[in-house]
Amino acid sequence: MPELPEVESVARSLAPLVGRRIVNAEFTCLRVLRGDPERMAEQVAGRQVTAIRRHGKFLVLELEGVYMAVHLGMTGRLLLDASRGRHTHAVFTLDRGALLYDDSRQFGCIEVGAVLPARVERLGPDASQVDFETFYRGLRVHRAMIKPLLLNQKFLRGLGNIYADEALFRAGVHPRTLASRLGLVRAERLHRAILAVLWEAIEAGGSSISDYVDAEGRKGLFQISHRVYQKTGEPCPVCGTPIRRTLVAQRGTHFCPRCQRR
DNA sequence: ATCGGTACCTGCACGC
DNA sequence: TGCGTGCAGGTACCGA
Repeated sequence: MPELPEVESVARSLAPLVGRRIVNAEFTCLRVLRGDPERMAEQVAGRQVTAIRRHGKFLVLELEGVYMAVHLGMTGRLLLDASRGRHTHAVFTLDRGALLYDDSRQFGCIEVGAVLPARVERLGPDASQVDFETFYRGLRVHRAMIKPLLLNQKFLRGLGNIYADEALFRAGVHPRTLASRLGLVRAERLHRAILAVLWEAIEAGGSSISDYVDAEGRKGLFQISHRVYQKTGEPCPVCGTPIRRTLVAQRGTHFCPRCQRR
């Protein structure tokens, strides 16, 4: 579920956590952990939440010098004061209330350490903040097709399948275009489209396709504004041509064959 | 460096 | 009703 706008919405909805203390942590699913569950629990127990921020698709909880990085994978949720479910894999008891980690597909992960893990730290610039020069330089040095490149977190952090498709559509760029073949004009259009689609989605609280909710259980609304994502066969909002679905680098990819030419 | 395939895991929608 | 298939916001790994 979670791309940059969804993770940003979760981070914002977790604001009430700042200042609270983790009294106890319980990790019950090895698959979603990087590290030993008991050691991780020891590392976070007794610490106060000093800040919460988003780093690409990662949520970073700062706990008085200890970092807890949470990736929501496809179905991960962080929920405040919710009741345990079948797929609750971590429970943080707070001095007031509780925080749960829920993840039916178990593709997410939680990692704790004194520093941010390198694989988190070493991602590309944030997709919602990147300046055009950096973006354009990135396009030139990679030899990949543009869609897989947009999904590559070392190129830009935060974009996922929904917003890559939506941005490419808005910019009129075919998903299989070689990134290095994008000239200034199309690169500028794409850069603007990425920022616009991400900021509009953040405003709308993200996209709730099936199960995404923020920490308070609220759904996002941006799915209403999707123009191509999961619109296979529906008319393109610009030209009326049926939206097509294809696979690009094994990911379902939605585009308008007329507006997005090779 | 990148690609294509596969793998990880559960749930849902679909057709038969 | 049940079963098989394909699909899903994620990343990581392999060999080529």
